[in-house]
Amino acid sequence: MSLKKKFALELAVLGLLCRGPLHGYELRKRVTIHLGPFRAISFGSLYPELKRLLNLNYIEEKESTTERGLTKRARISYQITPCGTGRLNEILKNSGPETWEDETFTTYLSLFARVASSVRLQILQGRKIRLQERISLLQDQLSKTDQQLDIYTIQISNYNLDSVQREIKWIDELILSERKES
Amino acid sequence: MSLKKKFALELAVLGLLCRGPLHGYELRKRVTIHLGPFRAISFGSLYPELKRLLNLNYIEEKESTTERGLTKRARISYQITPCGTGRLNEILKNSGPETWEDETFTTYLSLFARVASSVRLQILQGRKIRLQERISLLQDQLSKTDQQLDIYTIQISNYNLDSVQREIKWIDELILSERKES
DNA sequence: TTCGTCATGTAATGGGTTACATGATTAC
DNA sequence: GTAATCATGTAACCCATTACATGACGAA
Repeated sequence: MSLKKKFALELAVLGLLCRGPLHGYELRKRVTIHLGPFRAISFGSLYPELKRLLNLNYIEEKESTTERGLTKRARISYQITPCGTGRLNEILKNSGPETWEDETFTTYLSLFARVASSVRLQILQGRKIRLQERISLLQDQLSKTDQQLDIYTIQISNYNLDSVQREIKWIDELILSERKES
Repeated sequence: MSLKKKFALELAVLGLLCRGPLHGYELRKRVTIHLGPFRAISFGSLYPELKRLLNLNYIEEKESTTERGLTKRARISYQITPCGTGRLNEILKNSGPETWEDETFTTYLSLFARVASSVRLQILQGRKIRLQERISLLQDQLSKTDQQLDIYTIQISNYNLDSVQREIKWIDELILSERKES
């Protein structure tokens, strides 16, 4: 699971930087959207990752001449290299299980603008199946319980089920609008 | 975050065992409901934790005489000790930030049957405030973005916002039914 | 002048997964 | 009889947080 998260971070950083240079502090805020709602990343994770990507030559430091006319020299802007763009495109080329897992799906989705339409559909459909499996699992769990569940546990189970069903509905809409476009 | 998760695991185990003895394998499945939908725990986490709780004398092994008339001798059932029950009650006595965090809230909620009504209300209200703060944060993030967002990023942001709003609605219902009872 | 935010980084600590190892039981 | 599930456990590895350190800038 940590491997997936790490990978998602690399993808999110490259994805953000391919739109224009950013410095670390700003990156950290934006990355949150790409990684999903409750998965903010700490500086202790981001800065070492930036260094790693620097060493791989995926990104490079950009001497910030004048940032909006202000003289803030402390900031280090990063920009993506051709090599990094290549890496990004490489990642976004193929769909597969790694694209529709919880830890990575949102990150891929946020970069859909750079993904081929056919691949987009495959990812969405993969995600949907994954979610349907989860529903079966949750329902299984409930039916197999011999113990009487108290109201609060039932509340939680129902809420969880509804949450997944709601995401499926969302995915369905995305699939629909994807089909309309093509 | 790991500390909170660890704590939630202890709470979930004690909470489950106070209803009757269970063995590790079964515990692991049930614990998933208590910890929240996407936070399954591996055996590599559960068994060491069980050992820890054994050492603390919160739980004890129970010689499984005859399990449902079948002769399964491999299984080790655990049951809660008076000391463990004391610990559990101690934890459930007070509300506070640690009760309404993402990592712990569901676990507390699943044990609400053992929690005083006034404490239940406090926890629910605390959770609601936490969620409202998150909405402000998400909206802030959106309004501060100078860059034009593409449709997919907007989709994600909206979905995230809706998710939180939906949980608030759920909490509101829980608060309401809590008030009705008293 | 002091507090909060912006901004970058490092080191230690610990938690959790993954992988491995083992064996009983059930179903086909 | 053999594959899948049930069942328990250990050890290493890695990742991510936490805490710490530093400093500039803007506002009150």
